[in-house]
Amino acid sequence: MQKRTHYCGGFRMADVGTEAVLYGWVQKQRDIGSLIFIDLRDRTGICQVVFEQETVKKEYFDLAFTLRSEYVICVTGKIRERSNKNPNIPTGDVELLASGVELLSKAQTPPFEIVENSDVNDNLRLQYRYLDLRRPDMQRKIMLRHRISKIARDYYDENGFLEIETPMLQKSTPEGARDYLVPSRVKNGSFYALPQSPQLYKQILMISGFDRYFQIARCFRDEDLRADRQPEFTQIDIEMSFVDAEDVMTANEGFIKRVFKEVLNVELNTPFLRMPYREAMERFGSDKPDTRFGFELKNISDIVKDCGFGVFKNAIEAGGSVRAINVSGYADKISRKEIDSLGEFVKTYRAKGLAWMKVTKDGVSSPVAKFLSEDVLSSILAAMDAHENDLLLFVADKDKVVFDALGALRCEVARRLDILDAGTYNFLWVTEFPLLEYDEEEGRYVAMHHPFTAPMDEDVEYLDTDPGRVRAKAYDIVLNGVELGGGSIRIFREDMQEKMFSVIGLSKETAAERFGFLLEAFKYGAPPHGGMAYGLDRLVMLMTGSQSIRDVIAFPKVQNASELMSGAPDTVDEKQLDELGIAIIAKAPASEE
RNA sequence: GGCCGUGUAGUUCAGUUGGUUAGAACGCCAGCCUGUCACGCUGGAGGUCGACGGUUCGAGCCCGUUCACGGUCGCCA
Repeated sequence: MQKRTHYCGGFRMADVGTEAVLYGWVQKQRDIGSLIFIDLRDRTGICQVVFEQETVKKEYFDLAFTLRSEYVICVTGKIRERSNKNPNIPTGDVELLASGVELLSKAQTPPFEIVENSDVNDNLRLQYRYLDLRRPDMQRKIMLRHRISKIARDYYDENGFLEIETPMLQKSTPEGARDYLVPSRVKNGSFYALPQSPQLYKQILMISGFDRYFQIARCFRDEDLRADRQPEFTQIDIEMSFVDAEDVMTANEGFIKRVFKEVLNVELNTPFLRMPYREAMERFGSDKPDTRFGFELKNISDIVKDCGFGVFKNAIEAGGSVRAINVSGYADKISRKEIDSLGEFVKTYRAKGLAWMKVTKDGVSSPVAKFLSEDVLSSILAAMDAHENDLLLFVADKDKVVFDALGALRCEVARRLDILDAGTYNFLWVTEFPLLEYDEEEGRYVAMHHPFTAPMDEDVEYLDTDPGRVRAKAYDIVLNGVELGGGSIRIFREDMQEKMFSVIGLSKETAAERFGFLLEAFKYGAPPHGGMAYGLDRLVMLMTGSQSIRDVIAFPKVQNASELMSGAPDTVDEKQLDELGIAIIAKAPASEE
């Protein structure tokens, strides 16, 4: 085998005259009779190779005649200027005049064409992922992912962070997401858990004095999938000692700024906006607001609390609220049918319905206007800053439902109106999250983030009297409505940690059993510390303009958490189960009686 | 677990009110062609209409069940 001298994609006019040995896949063979063109592809691009009957040995010409798509070949020849240039590809000014060719691998006709942006069924793509990954757009995404990881390593290294690996086999901590369990062979009946995050270990590393840690860490959560959620995913995980929340946010803005500049040549302005959780909910109905457009929520409860419209009145009397968004300037773009469909949309968030008003030049058009007095109606219009061609959409319910429904609705409306600019990157930090939320099912407060998150100093006094009011030193970084990452300053004192456990109803014994090693470590001189973690997959998804996280993971899983190419998960041998002391309680297949 | 959607040739799709032999484009195979690059021209092969059951004289189409995949709610400290 001859040594490869070049990749395919780099040839330009300056390379004319270069002798080259190229390896790659046949993208396309075009046979013109005594002239055969081959588009040769590798990960850098395509180079046209031409076989002339007059100038190449007959055996090579005959071989070129038999080449088909996706055959792997080696060609030798000389770069020359093309007589007919192709402005559509970067190497279009030149071609390789072949002097020799070797067939290395034949290929079956692939089940789909290996072309950019091919519109093929996802099943098929994933089943033949190795072919899907040959497509230039997929190759670009995977290569861009590599660059982002590389920049992360460089950035954190340059800023004094140490990359330290933490165990993939660790103790299960049942609070939070479901764990993936790994049975122990040596200790039958015991299980490791795959990490949901390196949280506890990275805190221990702070106690060990490493001061600044980072890791590009694989994490696992056995929960249902989404377009932006995989059971196995990657986080850029960091932790720092002797810092406050601002320090952590600033350090990470530096990374984001750099990665956007180097990868997309986008200049971001720092510091990013900081927005308290309460404000995000009130204005956007979401703790991860997309701030690229308006349609902000307004609370009109005070205006309608005594109005004649029962739906509004009753919601408020039941302790809820009435809020609305103003889809300003688009009333004529949204048909009655479309509004009905938006009504169905909000029902998925448990809203009972969607009230609406269109402001026309002849006044207000609305099915609910007849229930409202002139006064109330004009107060609503004033509060919503409504003008001609505005569409007001109202939801009345418990606050949680109102926020969920309207928060999702404003994004849905923006999508349908196609006003979301993909080239705009609106970053912000959402801060001052509640430390705790009340879990109706469990009848107790649970940590909103995790139980090691520190309360804000000024709210500590409410931990006993009004736990729901306590805000946390926690922050999420949000980009265009997507939660990219989050973190917090951690509790580092034993007394505070015990208090936290007691507030969430975790007994000393249980806490010791689950996190004893961390609590024990706190006794030996724990520095104040905090950190955060980014979803690398989501970051790459947004930076590549992908619709799904699956497109930026080489071998992703589908909705039932299986991997179509390999067929995982799968059954295992009886012998393996015996060794692990595991017996399967067989469930009858649904198809059998 | 719930709701919504999709499933027809290798691929992307069309398929009328339920009616003869299920079509198109691309791809594939063969032949011809010296400047193609969405090559062109001629000819050809290729179908369990996701699966099973039902209604009907007759089902790609209607009904039921089921499978696969997607979106979403719940869930995701």
